[in-house]
Amino acid sequence: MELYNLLDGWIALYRFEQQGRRQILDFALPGSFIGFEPDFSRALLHGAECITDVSVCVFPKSGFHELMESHPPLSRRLLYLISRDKMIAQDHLTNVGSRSAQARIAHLLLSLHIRATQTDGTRETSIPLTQNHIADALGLTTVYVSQTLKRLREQNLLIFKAGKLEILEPDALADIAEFDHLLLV
Amino acid sequence: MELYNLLDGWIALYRFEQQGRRQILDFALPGSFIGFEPDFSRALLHGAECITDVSVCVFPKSGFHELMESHPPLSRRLLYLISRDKMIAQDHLTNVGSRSAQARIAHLLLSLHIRATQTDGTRETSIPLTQNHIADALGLTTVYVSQTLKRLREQNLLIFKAGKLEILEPDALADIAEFDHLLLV
DNA sequence: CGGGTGTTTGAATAATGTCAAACCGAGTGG
DNA sequence: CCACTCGGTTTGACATTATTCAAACACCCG
Repeated sequence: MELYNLLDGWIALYRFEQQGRRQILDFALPGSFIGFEPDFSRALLHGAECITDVSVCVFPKSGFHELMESHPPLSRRLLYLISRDKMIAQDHLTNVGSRSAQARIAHLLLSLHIRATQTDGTRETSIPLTQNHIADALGLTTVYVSQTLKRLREQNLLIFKAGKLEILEPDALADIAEFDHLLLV
Repeated sequence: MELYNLLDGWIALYRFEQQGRRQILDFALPGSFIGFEPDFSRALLHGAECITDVSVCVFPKSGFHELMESHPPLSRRLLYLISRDKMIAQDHLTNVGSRSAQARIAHLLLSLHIRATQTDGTRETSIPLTQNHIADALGLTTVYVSQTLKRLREQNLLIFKAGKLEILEPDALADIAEFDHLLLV
């Protein structure tokens, strides 16, 4: 079992569930640090799907704690990354647990847009997901995601097509997404 | 802003949402370490409600990093706790995102039962939540939680009443909860 | 006895899932 | 250049799940 630093590409991290369902927990973007589990000896709890071609930097777990303890800044950095993951998971939970399908989709796309560009400026971002990824991340059905994206398109809020997101009305979109600007990651 | 170690009692950690909804992110049980945020300077992202009377051990954030870096075992312990929180958040997300109301409720009660007792033995546990807490944690309505608990009762799976959980058929319950025994926290 | 919080009930409604079929565009082999 | 396949998307009709609203109930506490 190893740890990875994702250098390029997108990866979906998910849990297997019964009856053909799966829950996507997070999308790893370049810079993400993945594979760390609270208990090293445990079986791996999630699967990973490469959404695009990826390149990673892999390093072994052996000697990991020693490395951390002899390099405090590294240790502090790791703590920061993991606690940010925790916050992202809680954002995701809030999204799935308390918003309508339309708000959920808008919210997810908005936050991926921000994570993908780290700037609010550009109007079109590459978000290489299929509608099926969105459905699995948000606890919805693929067909309902399709219908909801259509509604968002007809309201002139956004266009999501072929892995490209175009935001037409940022303010109105943030509004229906119930997007809290304090949460900018 | 301080950090807390919960010595006794239950606390609900939640996010405020618009239109009167709130999302409960986690229940803190005795032993939980709460108040740690990835970025110390940020506004606090969640609220906390004491479900029972509580007693906490509070200590200030100032000098926190220095303390960590001069005590590696402490640092390692904190990393463990935070990454376990991350895992709990992802379990919760999986529960809300991919299961029916009945399975969700059964799953939540089962995992709280385990966290509360740390032993599978006892048949009746104190889980001092109202149905409203359950609803807010699972993205459901209070009335639907009530109806679903009734169904669970009628199937002779569990009885949840006045803050006490009684598990009648552990195996059948774990089954409809889609409970994965590998996930025992 | 009265008021408050939490729970239960029922009926009507809205949101989302299911199933099945058609469609669309990109890549592939003839 | 065409026909095919394949993954992904769209559509429509219908079933199910969960929400909403409103009222009654139950229980504890003062």
